[in-house]
Amino acid sequence: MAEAYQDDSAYDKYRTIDDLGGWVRTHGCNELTAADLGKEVCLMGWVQFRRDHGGLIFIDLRDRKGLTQVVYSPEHNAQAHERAHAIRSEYVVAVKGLVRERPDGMINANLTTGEIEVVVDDWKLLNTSQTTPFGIEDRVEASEQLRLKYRYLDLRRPSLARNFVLRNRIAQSVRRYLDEQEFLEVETPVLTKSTPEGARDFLVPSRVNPGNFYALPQSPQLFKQMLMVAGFERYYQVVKCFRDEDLRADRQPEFTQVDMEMSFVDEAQVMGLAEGMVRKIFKETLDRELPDPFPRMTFAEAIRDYGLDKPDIRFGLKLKECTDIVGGSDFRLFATAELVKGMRVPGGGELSRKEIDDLTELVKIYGAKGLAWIKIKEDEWQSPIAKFFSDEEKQGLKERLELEVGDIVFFQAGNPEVVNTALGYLRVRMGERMGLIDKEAFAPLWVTDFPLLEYDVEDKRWVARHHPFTSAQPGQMELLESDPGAALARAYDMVLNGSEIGGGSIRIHTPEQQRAMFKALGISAEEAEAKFGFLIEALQYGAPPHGGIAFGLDRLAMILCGARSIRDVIAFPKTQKATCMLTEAPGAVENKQLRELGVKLREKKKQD
RNA sequence: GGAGCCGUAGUUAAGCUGGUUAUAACGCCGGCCUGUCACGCCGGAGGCCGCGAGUUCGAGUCUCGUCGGCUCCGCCA
Repeated sequence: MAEAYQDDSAYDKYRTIDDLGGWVRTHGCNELTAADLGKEVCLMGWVQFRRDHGGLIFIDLRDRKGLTQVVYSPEHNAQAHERAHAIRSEYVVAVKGLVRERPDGMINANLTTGEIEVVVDDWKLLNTSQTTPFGIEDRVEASEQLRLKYRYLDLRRPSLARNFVLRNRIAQSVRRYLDEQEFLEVETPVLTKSTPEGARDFLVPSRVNPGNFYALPQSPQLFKQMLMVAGFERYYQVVKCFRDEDLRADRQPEFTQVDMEMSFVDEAQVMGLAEGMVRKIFKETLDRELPDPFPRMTFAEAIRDYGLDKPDIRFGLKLKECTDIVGGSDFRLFATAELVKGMRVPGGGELSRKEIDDLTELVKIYGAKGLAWIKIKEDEWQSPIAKFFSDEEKQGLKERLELEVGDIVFFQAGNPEVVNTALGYLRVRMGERMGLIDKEAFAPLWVTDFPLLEYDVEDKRWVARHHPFTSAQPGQMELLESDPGAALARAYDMVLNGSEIGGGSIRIHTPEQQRAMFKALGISAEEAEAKFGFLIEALQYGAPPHGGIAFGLDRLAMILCGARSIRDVIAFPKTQKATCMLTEAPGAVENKQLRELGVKLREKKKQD
């Protein structure tokens, strides 16, 4: 163990830990320049690197802001220099010294403080450090498992620390903007009531009310509507929300929303205000201009052209329906399919058989049975399926898909949902594979006119696509009886580079409409009363028309930071099994605690 | 609930169709070094090959199970 080495060290006598003793830090480690020459300064921080020449000793001192080179010189202070042999990486030191020019040719252009160095008059060892399990450097690639266990060390690495600086700036931008717009930040309860419909709740047993449970909020939805009834008119909150569902690279069980709600507004006003906020964030953090207004697309258009409800519009490769062209073909699979769509990939003729096999595996994940393809060659169509098509059908496909020599075209046929999803994700993959995505680009987009309901195959009933408090577009409530799937909602999502970063709606604000919605969802009057009685009651007391939106702050930060994982913008994230590698949460609790809560654990069937 | 990838010194990796003492780089420890900046040079220590069974004369390597990490499907109003 590293510990053992240090105990044996010849320098242990110098490793006495001092307190600050009245020393005051005068500068950060990125601050000193040639303008500060001759100043007596005091720096405090961590030892990044030690370069011990026997005579001179250099250390790079690191704090949150940067690095400064510190020199221990026997001529300047022999005793300070002698003690400095004991210094190791990540020791915490305070240094008093003189800012002086570096000798000719010794300037380090990579550092903002590269013109100067601090020559030590006196220094204190504020703490030692074990040898760290991984280097505190960006170039060190430790496994994520190890990084999460020693997260406090991982967070010292500049590339990760930078994400939290940016995240803070995003949050500050949000607060400034919404404050200017006269939004009121109001805190809502974290211990609240379980509301069925939607994600699984985290539950908290109530000691005072044995057998009863609080739920942690999936969102402050109902409270913010209450605040509209309260007449607050404009509310926001940067708020933790909780969903007990499986994790993903972009999903954590606790996450942060920028949640907002406004009274006396329609879709256009909410969207205008929300995109103004996102434009301000990009301007203030990355100095990037986003379009004004953001482009818009209906849900139906998104599915038609991109297969997904969160299109990445940084590149083309639009899907084209071909059902009518191949409906009479000899290819049974296509001829009998409810929907046939094709996607032309210019230059895709270069794809190898292996690559196509891999893409076939990709679409199978989304329920596709296989992947049909045609390579357009100079004098023929190279494909397992081209033989089934007549010249007329080929001509039809050529025109519809605008096929040219060198292209590949992929097809999906069958269940519309599978066709769209599979081709939609294949499109994203091909955008990356063909180098069509400008990594510097930010392409925001509104998706509107979502269906109000969607069919839950498992429960065999219609459920709210957004949530049951979303209002229907004018004249659409009647459809709830006749054609529930066709009714459109007053809902909107903000999509950025193929990620959903925010979503909201105009809410139902009359008790009659809210009751009608519950009824359409198959929720009985009694059940609605029991679960949402307080909402319906509140709507009876002069609820103003209102609507809002919530942004996933983590996802937004992730995109702005260019992070691959949401964990890189959350200080202490959970693993895929929802555990914390640092604290080892969740953990067992004492029986006494359980008794107090009136909770009894089920007997374990299997012994350890 | 399901599919896939991964687990070897402190770290990151190599380790072939099973075969002598399990390699390398970085890090660590010691020595030398007065202009380095990922300092350099010399020397050294450091391994339950995730864990448990099995196959075999013999397992880091093959099989099964298990634990852990990651990616994805389901799930996520």
